[in-house]
Amino acid sequence: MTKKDDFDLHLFLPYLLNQAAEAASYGFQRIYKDRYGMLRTDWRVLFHLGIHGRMTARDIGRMARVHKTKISRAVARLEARRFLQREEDPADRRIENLTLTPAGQAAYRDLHAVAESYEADLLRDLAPGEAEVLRKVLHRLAERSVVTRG
Amino acid sequence: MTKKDDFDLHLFLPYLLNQAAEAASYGFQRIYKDRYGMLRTDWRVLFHLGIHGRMTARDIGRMARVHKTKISRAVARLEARRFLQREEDPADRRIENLTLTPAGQAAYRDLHAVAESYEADLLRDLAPGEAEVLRKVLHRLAERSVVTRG
DNA sequence: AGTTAATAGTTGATTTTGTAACTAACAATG
DNA sequence: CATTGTTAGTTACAAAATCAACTATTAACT
Repeated sequence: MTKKDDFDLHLFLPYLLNQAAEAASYGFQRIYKDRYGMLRTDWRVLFHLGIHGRMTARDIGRMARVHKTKISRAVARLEARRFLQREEDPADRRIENLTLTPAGQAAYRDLHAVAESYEADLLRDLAPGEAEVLRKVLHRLAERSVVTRG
Repeated sequence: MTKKDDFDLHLFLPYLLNQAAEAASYGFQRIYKDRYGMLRTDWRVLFHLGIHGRMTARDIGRMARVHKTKISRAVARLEARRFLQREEDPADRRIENLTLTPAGQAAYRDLHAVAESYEADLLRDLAPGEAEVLRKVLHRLAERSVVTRG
């Protein structure tokens, strides 16, 4: 295992970002998975509805940058667990307006609280200025490559 | 779609990290996928071997923090494409020493060059100090939660 | 109006991942 | 030196992600 090349993979941004993202998601994932049997897209949909109150699948997909089939299946799972309900839009019958049921709202409130304290815990290791820079830069990266993506 | 709750999902670190990681990986992914038909674990294994020269699956898995079944499958794919070869370890027959074939080395050199310029492109938007802080903080986050993970 | 294009969302087939069980080889202990 | 435990790696099956094709509905154009 002698070093043949001095490229440091652990400094390569896509790799490093992925390691950090995975590590940072892990603890939160365990909670929404163990406590509610949710998948990643599920909690994201739940949060979007919890935050915004009433949305269509299409809008959630655009906001969260998630493909519509993933949204469709997440919505189906959340509906099966009685966490959300669909209402046909009277003006456009292709559209379904989604809202959380009381059970869904309760799950959202619970996970929202978890998210807040989980994040506080993550930030504990960071100097105050670092968190700002981190968020700003991550946001720029996330936005940036969207253009490239189309 | 009225706002009911002022929690900002896009500032929530696991979410934001994931968006940034996905966006930052996308362009590079397209290249190793389109050009070599590789999957994420494939290029990582390729890079580990390209950098370190000779490793076992076990060591790659530990270094890259990837489960052994994923490594096993990536190695099988890379072997099928004649990018790497296995040698049984004379001292311990459970172990297979992996090395890149000339074709594998060529692919590594190509993707390595792509990675360098791709990263330079990613960093173009960042102020010089920001890149340092970013790497440092990401590294800390990546390390940190490993402890939590066990 | 009638045809064509576009949009919202679902479904099905294929690929990839995750989990657990497995084989083969080595190590440690009595 | 036999049994028990560990480790490296593979395989099988289930869960999930991806991609393309599909239905239903609305919008646009002639």
